[in-house]
Amino acid sequence: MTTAQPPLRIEPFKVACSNCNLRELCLPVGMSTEQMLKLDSLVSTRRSVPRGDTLFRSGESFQSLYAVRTGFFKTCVASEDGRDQVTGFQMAGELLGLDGIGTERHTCDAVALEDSQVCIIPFHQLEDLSREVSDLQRQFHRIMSREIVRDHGVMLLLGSMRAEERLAAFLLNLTQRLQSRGFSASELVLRMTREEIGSYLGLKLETVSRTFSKFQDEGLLEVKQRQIRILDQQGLQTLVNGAAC
Amino acid sequence: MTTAQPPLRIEPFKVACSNCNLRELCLPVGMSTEQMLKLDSLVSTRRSVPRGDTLFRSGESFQSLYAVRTGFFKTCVASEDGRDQVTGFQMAGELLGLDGIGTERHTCDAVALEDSQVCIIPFHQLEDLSREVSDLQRQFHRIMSREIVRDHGVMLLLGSMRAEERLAAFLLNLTQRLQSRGFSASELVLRMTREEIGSYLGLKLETVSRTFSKFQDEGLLEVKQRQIRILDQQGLQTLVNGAAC
DNA sequence: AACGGGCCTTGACCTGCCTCAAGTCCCGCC
DNA sequence: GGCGGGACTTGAGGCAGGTCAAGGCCCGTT
Repeated sequence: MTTAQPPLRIEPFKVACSNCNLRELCLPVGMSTEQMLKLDSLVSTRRSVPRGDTLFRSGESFQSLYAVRTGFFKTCVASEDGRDQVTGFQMAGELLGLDGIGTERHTCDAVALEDSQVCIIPFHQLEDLSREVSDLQRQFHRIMSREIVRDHGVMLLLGSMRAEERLAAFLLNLTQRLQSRGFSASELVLRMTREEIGSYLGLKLETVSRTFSKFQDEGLLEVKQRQIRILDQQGLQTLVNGAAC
Repeated sequence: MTTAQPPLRIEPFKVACSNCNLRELCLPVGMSTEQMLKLDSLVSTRRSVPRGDTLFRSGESFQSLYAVRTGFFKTCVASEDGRDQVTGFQMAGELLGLDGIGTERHTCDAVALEDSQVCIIPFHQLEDLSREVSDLQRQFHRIMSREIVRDHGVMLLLGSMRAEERLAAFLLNLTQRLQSRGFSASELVLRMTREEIGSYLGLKLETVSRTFSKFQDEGLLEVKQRQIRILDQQGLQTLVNGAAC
């Protein structure tokens, strides 16, 4: 409300959680119709973010959370010396901006990897409403907690897995999330570059590329640039479970 | 001031956030005295956890958060195949158990690294009270958010730093937290083994040990087993900032 | 004091991933 | 259609950190 924001397109059209096909994945989980109507009055605007644009940047004032409505994002943090780490990829129904609550400033950049739309959730209003609607409060706490658990999983991956295990875990995680959104469990189109995958997994892009080729040679995947077809899901799972040790 | 303290007895501790010397670090931050009194009625018991004991284990039902009152903990997650990753070290004033909110089950183990005491915070009561006391709600959200930011920092460390940078960052983080609790900024006693440090940092214990020796050779530290004296804090900071690249 | 075990250090060697480099593929643009 | 650039692949060689092994230190126990 006070800070300079990049020019943004606020969509005038009507937004309604109560009528959203993502409501079983997003903030309204567990809420009654009546409660959702209250949420509707809070989440009233969307914003379009073209591919390559940032939704928010580290250091900017934090005002709102964002729910991905369509599209795909990455979040990344940077250290003083320009090193850069992708901390996550977000798809429809997932929340962006939780990192900003603690300091009232965003601590990472959120970048759209394809043309995307987000619902804007003014945070202080969300806090107000969640004092009134305990089901909302509960779901919000669940979401934050799960983000922590997810991060711990990534720490496990980065701290103790080898390149193949990391990539296999990454692919299985992606397909699982896509599947719960109604997409195929075996076909996917990567929205990110090899370099972004590598950054997320703590690997160099060449290693990612080589590992994709290796998986293809072994008949686990079919890889055509960003088109991936999973041929042996069980094989990937076995890899993740450290059978190779 | 007149009566001698009774000899150590097992009795319910008188617990009071409003009178706790950690209240500027812990859950009551930002709350008025009146509000803290409400919190007192909720956080009414403590639990002692001897060194080596677990406060909770992955898979156990989640009921409460725990605030470290005295002592030192580690949390660790395990993958199916027994691989194990330390996800954090917690000291006085920090909360344990946030990971359990999402699924109502703990997702990691919390182990005391020295004889410790925690305050038990029944979570559903905390939710109830935070619907009433917005300052509590806000502080709780801040704490969860900061945990997410901390995890992102660890991901950056694990994903893009070299061994020396990781250990330097770890030591600086530890001393900073100790300092804000009134301890020396240059002297510390590690409560964890080389192996636990290594697990946290994604390194093997031998590498941790070698890196300590290297730092000592370079005059950055004085290392005597778990006694560490920091001789050149700026040097460590420079290392973290990637000057060596 | 002697013993035992956990923890730590150090050396030698090995390897998985990184680095550097040289292409190829794909797609948007002139 | 041809051009240019970003993304991807692949190879060769190097190195940081892992692995394996031997030994030392510290401390509690008998």
